[in-house]
Amino acid sequence: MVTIKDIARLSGYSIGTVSRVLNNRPDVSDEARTRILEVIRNENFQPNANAKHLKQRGTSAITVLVKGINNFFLETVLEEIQMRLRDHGEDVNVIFMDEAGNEVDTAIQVCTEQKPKGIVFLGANLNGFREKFSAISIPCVLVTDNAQELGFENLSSFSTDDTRAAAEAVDYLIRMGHQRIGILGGHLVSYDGRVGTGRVYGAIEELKKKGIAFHPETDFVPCRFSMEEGYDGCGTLMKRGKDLTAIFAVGDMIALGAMRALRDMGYRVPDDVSMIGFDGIEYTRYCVPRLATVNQDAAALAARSVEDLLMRISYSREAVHEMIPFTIIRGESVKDLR
Amino acid sequence: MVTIKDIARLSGYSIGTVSRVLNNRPDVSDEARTRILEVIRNENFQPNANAKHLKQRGTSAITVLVKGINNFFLETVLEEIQMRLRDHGEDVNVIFMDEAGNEVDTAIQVCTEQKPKGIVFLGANLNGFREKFSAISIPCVLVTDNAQELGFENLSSFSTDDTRAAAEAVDYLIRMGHQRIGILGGHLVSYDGRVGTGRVYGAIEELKKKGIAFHPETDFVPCRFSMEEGYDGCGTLMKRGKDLTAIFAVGDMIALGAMRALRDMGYRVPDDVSMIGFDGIEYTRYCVPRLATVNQDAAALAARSVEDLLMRISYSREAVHEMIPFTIIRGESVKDLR
DNA sequence: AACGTTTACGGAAACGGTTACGGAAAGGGT
DNA sequence: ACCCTTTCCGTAACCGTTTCCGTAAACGTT
Repeated sequence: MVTIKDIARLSGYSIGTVSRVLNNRPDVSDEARTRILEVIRNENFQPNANAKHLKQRGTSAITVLVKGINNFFLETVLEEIQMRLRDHGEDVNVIFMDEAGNEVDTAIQVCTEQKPKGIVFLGANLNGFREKFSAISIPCVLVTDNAQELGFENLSSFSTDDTRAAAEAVDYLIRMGHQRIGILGGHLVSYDGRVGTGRVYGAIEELKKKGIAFHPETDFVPCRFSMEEGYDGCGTLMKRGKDLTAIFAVGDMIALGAMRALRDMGYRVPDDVSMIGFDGIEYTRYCVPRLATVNQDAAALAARSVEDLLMRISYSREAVHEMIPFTIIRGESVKDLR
Repeated sequence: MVTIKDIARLSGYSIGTVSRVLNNRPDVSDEARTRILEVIRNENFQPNANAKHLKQRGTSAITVLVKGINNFFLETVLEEIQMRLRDHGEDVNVIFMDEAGNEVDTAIQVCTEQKPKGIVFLGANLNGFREKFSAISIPCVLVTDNAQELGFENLSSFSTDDTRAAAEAVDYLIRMGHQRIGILGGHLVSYDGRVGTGRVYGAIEELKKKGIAFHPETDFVPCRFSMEEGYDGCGTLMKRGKDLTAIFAVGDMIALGAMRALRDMGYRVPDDVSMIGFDGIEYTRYCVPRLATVNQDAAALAARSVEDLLMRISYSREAVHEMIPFTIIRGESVKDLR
């Protein structure tokens, strides 16, 4: 293990000077600098990150906390975020969290242990953790699909306007002539004075607005964001015999599982049942039939998140809460009944 | 920032004793232990990881280096590995590498900077880095699909027998009556004294063995593991007009892209062209038609990797190189021509 | 010639833990 | 009563950096 001491000894300078060279400080003569750099290269010296961070009271890295692996949409965002952070020369490390919902505790532990410069939450649910969170004074960014109880002064958020997007998705189905519409995924728990997660809420409200009867107990099946749950959920939804002509799945993964379920039950998509998803993962453009979906702009979400985080780290700007525009993608999976 | 010193002061014991409590050492009285733990809880004390690792000369974490995000198979393995490591109480951090092929340099930097207890390479190509690698004395495990120049004494590897698996996949197509078979994906560069990556090589050899003519310049299109490249690759393959009845794609992602391409060109799968993939990602069981594939046992790969790594960290066993069994999954995407 | 200023560098004190060492007190054996 | 072990705990050195402070030399300035 070669340390800064060895470099000092071998170059004939003191460790102070070596450290200054390491950190590109101006108060070093060119002569010393070149000599020291030469020795560093020869000895293949790598400064010890722990010592550095101990002294500097924290890492220079940015931590990305991802909730729920195998969520293709989040992974796309993750990829984009990493790319951008690296382009800015930032070290980034990724921590995946399990489904237990302990993201805040994990975050707090990471903060106190590693002291990153900034934190990005992907897909986490921060609801109801205000006090815990206010203890952290590190700039954070949240990219999520959940309506949030926001208002931490060190937390920015970037998201799609789920409620409006879901409404537009349902509006699209209605415009195409559909009247018996099912909703697949999300929850119906009430919070924030309204019922269901943003996507479910938006969809239900839109149906009501258009004067279409909607009975949660028959036309809605909750499930999580996986193909498996989408498959099962769709099975129970269809077995209720309401003769749905279209299904709004609150996630593409759910929609993909559901399409397979429909097929296995003998329904054709879109001839018998139409399907629209939510997220805009890559596979919606390749599957058969191509899946109509609400396309979230992963690149923009990532770009704005990184931009904001870096600005706030460097210049301690105020946190912002932004909605990123979305688009409805018409796919082969929705039939025009008119 | 509350430190061990504060805990010592508040509890009335010395920092030495506090540290012993922190590390569950036996030589502390129950009285002192409970008192100190109480103060720790009250003060919400989290030991500084940098200080700890500085003294202990390295992290206690295990680093997973993943090459190529958006590779669903690797992500499944990653998920499994993380789960298992966490079950064993290990901290794990994940670093994604770009496609630039600098995995070894990244690894070496990580090693010298963070000094993890162990490293897992997912999907990396370590060929030709023997010298560089031998400088690292940390136990490593490699999970990959590439034939490897192995023989680092601190590197175990777990993989599917690509060559044999590809041969079996092609054998399956032939048994189903196919004679005009195309290969999609991988490279044809020669190395290790043979031509093409393991999967391509195995497939070509099997065709030869069965007496089927194979012309790389017409029946083979190289591409990387993405739907997009699979789509494009399949396009150029089919345009050559060789009237293929089946395609072996060396990765499921490629196969999925290719199936869409076939459809867009007016071919039906499997009626006009059959398709078999490689990897066994979850979506092969949901797509329409269900994709036949070579199913790699992600769970076993992960389990053996973790097991081996932990054993070698604790008991410095010898590195091993194992092949994990695979299975051919017959899917709706292969037509029986007999 | 005497006095500020600047430049380049060395010395040493941190940063927050771990751990080797040693010692006091208590218990056990004769 | 003596000695030998244990048990428990405090002290201090150390891990590899960064950074503050100080200073010697070189350079203007009057």
